[in-house]
Amino acid sequence: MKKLNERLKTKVDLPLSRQTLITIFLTNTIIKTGLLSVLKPHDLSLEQFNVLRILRGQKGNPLNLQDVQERMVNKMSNTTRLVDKLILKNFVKRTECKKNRRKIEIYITKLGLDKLAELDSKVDATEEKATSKLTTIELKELNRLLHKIQ
Amino acid sequence: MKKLNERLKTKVDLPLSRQTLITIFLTNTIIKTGLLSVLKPHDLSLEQFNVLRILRGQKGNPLNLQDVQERMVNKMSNTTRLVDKLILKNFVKRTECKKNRRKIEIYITKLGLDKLAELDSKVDATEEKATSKLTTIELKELNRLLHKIQ
DNA sequence: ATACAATAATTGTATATACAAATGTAATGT
DNA sequence: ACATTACATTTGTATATACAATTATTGTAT
Repeated sequence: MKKLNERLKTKVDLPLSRQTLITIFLTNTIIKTGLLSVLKPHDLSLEQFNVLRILRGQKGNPLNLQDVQERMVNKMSNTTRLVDKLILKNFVKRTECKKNRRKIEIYITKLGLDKLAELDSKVDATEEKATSKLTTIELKELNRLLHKIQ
Repeated sequence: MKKLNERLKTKVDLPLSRQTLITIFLTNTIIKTGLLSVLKPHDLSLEQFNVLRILRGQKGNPLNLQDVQERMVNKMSNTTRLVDKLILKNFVKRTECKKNRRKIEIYITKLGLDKLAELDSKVDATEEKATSKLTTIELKELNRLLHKIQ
């Protein structure tokens, strides 16, 4: 990654705290952009892909919206509309829960599973490449430091 | 920050690379949420606030849109519309550049400067608090590790 | 001088983020 | 039984992210 001052065309040095926060933000953008470049040709957003993986993890069992939301990385994204878009692409099905009609049950379809199977290796490779410049020890240390931020 | 498995309600351990990327994402969200909680009562978004600070840094001189964009943390956000919203709030003024009519010049107003003065200490405190659990050495190490990710 | 390319900003479209409000359903209290 | 509260999802609104297409202006080549 470029030096921060060059990146922001600023002459003054920012305080270390702000430098760090901005660097976290920039790193996040880089990672998301990398993953998106894999998903975009398949017309999937990052969160859509994530929801598909969550549903696959249930091995055939359905999940209601809340359960999906709890497992999502970003819990503030709008799960209803996200699932809507996956339904339009036939990657997911929605049925009303008979026991509790407030709930809905969401399944991943065969088509959704196929799409995931197609993407898995590419996404894994992208994720590993993004972190490949760091050793296992460094990755663990990075995790530890980030976890200390609240 | 909570443990990742708890946060995502997953039983299986994710590979370290994915763990790290998700942790970066979650940390980023936490930081943004904290800063937003300061800015929101003043009806400013993070990027709007950032643009105001960039303009203040010019000490009275105007910037055209491209120059603003170059200095922004997120260069992909839509600067035209961002500035539009700041103009509506009278924090910023836009004038046509006479030398090159394709360009526009953007100034921060007195009202904008006052708003920044009001927010500076709060934002600084939030940024410092976010990183206060880390020592200077740890912050530098965190920066170093993040910079290794590309 | 005219055509063509490059530049600067704007506009359009789709999705995500963020949160408030509304809707419909179920559970609970009296 | 009825009202109230809680629950699960949907809908609405505003902004940001991301990128393509368009418009207007300027620069350049022949």
